[in-house]
Amino acid sequence: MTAKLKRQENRKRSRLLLIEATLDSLAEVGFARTSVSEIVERAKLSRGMIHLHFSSKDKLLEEAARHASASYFDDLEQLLDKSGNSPQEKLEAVIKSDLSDNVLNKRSVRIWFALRGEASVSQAIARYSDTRDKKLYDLIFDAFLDIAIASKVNEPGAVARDATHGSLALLEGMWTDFFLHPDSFNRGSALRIIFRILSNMFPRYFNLEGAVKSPLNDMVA
Amino acid sequence: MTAKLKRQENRKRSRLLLIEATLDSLAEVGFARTSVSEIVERAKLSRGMIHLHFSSKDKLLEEAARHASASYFDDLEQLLDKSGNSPQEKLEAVIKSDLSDNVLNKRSVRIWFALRGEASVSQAIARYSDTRDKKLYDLIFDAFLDIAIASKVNEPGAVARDATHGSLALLEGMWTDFFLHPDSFNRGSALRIIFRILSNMFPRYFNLEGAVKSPLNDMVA
Amino acid sequence: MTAKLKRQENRKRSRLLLIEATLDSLAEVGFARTSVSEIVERAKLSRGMIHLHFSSKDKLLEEAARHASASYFDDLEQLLDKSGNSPQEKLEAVIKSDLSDNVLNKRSVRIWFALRGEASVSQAIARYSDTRDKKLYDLIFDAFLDIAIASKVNEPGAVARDATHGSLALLEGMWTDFFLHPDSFNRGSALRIIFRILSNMFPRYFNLEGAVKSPLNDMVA
Amino acid sequence: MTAKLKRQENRKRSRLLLIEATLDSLAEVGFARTSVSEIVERAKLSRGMIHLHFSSKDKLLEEAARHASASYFDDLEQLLDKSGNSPQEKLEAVIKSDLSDNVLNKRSVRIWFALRGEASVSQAIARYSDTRDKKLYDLIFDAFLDIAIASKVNEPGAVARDATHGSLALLEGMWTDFFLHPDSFNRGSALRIIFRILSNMFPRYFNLEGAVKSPLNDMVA
DNA sequence: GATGAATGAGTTTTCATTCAT
DNA sequence: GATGAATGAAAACTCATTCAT
Repeated sequence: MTAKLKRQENRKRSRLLLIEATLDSLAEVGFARTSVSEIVERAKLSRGMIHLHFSSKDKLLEEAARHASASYFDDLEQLLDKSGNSPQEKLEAVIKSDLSDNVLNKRSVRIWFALRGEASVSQAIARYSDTRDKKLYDLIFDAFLDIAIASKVNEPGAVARDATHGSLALLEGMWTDFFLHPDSFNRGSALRIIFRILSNMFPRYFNLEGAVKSPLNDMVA
Repeated sequence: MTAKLKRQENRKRSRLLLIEATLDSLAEVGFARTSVSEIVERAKLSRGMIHLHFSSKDKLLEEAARHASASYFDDLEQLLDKSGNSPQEKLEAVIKSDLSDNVLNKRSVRIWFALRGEASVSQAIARYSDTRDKKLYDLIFDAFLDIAIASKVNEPGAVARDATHGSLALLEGMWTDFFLHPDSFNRGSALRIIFRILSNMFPRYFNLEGAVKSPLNDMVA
Repeated sequence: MTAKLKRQENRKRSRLLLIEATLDSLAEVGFARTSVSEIVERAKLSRGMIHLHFSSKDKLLEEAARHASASYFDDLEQLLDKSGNSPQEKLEAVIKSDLSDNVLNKRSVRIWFALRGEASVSQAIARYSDTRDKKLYDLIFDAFLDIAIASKVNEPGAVARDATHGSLALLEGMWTDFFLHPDSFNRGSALRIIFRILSNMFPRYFNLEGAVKSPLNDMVA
Repeated sequence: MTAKLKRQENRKRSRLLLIEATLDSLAEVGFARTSVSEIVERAKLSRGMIHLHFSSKDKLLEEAARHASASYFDDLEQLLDKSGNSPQEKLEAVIKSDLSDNVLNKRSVRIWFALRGEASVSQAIARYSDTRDKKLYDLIFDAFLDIAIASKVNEPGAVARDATHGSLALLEGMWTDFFLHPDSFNRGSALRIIFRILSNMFPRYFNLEGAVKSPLNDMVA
């Protein structure tokens, strides 16, 4: 029994090692140079391992994409759990998570862009390489809708939709900026820009640092 | 004489055919599958041509990246020539150019993301795959600086810098959005979102459609 | 005690399962695709079994060849036991056995030809893949010799030798015909052809249906 | 022009070298051990050659099967051209060709049986591995039909059909015999057996050496 | 004793590059 | 100059065999 369990654990460990090695390779040498040899050398495992555990290199890449995507959402979820419950606090959490060192770092953006480079060709990878997942979109949209309604703007739905689309575009743009200029990129500046725009849109809910914790309108109401 | 000229022209034509074939391949089958065979088949030229004209496949890719980058700036320049001289009109021209069908289409975004996927690894390609070129940055920054100064905001330099950074991030984000969801992407919506943000920042200079042609402050001054 | 016996039986059962799975695989996917994986999957046994019971795949193939050959001779022996004792009845039994559904069927001919394909290379397999075993040859030769002597032909030995050789060749040829055209092959027609030839050679001993049970010469003598 | 021609000839030569090397390998080491490495080493050509000329190893094997089949029929045709026109002379030519050293030799039978071993699995190879081609069948059947009609037997069609089927089976059987015992096989004996059977069937048309050149019935008629 | 995860040699195939024509 | 046949290194993948569990 213990023997069987140990073997199962070893199996799992090997799978994970291969996935991590694949992601490392994507980050360090890019998609085109991520060969089976490159991967098994990094994982310090044998050649046959990839086909044993994933049946083909393509399937391994797909699993690696799934893993990267899952990691991203895990990080996000964790931050959301710790954040306050007001819509502006949730938005602050999402934005700060997306620009945190945990999520936005050289390794992960390179993986992201390497995978996306092939995503337009491979449906399998595409499924996992789209951050702007429905889940994330809905989360942000719901928060903006609450704010838009509370702000008593005309057509709160349209406003929330545009705010969501704009915020996601801004975050994507910041990621691209980091990807292209990782050394000159300034996280603080990126945050300030985003919150400046949000505070222009909804001055009672955001300021240059992030969420306004106790917005006036709440008191007034 | 004529023979020599004709040969030179053929030479140029072959080079261009190969570059276009390379870009087509990047757009249609991705970086990893863009092989010498794929390229010469598309160009309907002989196998040896690539090495004759570019010495290696890598150099051809570099030239293709250069070509794509040059095309982008040519399109932009053309639109700027036709635009008005006020800073807000220049900004409108840049934004509308960046989101026009000419610049933002399936083929070109796929090329862009395919090249970027490898850019982190290849310095040579990186040089040409960064839209947010100094030239473009300066153009946008200067326009925002004019507006910031005229708007009499505090620290107009910092404001212009953030506006530039934010605008470029927004445009990048819109490109990413188009890349990932080319069929559901809505150009008008993207423009409206950007101009909504700009009109929030500089209400006298932008409205939801783009530049405000004769801003009040100009008249007042 | 019982445990030991049971283990021995399991051992035997596993061996047989592997041999049958090997033969099934040879029949269904051919020699080249008969891999260890293919075999253990068919036998629903663990990978290590082959080496545990046969020490190597090659040895398993050899045992499978031996098994197939033994099966063939078992079938033959059974039919001979039930046949009459006259030489022509023995010959009839051999021929009818060789063309019966039990012996001549898609599975067994495919196994036969798959093994023969490799027999020219592997001595070990060759030993078992030659139907025209000494045992069979002698059986047929003795019967024809009896008939040839009783027929008072010149050089009865030479006649019997040729008749034996010819009959074996005919049977082999029928097998080949069945192998190549299993669906259009007609057992009755094959039998009629062979007995037509035999009845031409020894009219008093064979007719189109098989052996002549009580030949005239026996009575006369 | 000459340059182009020479290249075309070299191309053809390389193709043929690969096909011959493949057939040599099938004859000498069998189907399962006929690897790309084995083939290119025999042909003294580079690895890439097989895929350059045949796109895959499987296609090369198919072409080799086609080539072997074509060679067989070429040999046969040549002998038929030189043979007399009477049906019994044609039959003699076919039989002697099939058992001649040119057609029936260690190399060719091993190739034949190696290919047939896989033929049941690969349709592509099966197409070329069936000697008993319609063409050959028709040739033999027509000759036997002429003889059967001239012999005034009952149901000449059925007789000719059986004679054809039987003769082909005999030839196949002789090939199998040669394949299994190439060193003890006796061509003269094989011929004598076949002609003995034919002379039993049609005594006026065949004797132990082959065709009867001027059969009595022709004179009588 | 039995299992199936692991190994790495060997397989087919792809590919950028070279070079005789 | 231009061509495309040829090359062989390196790619992905298969496989019989081993061995820790």
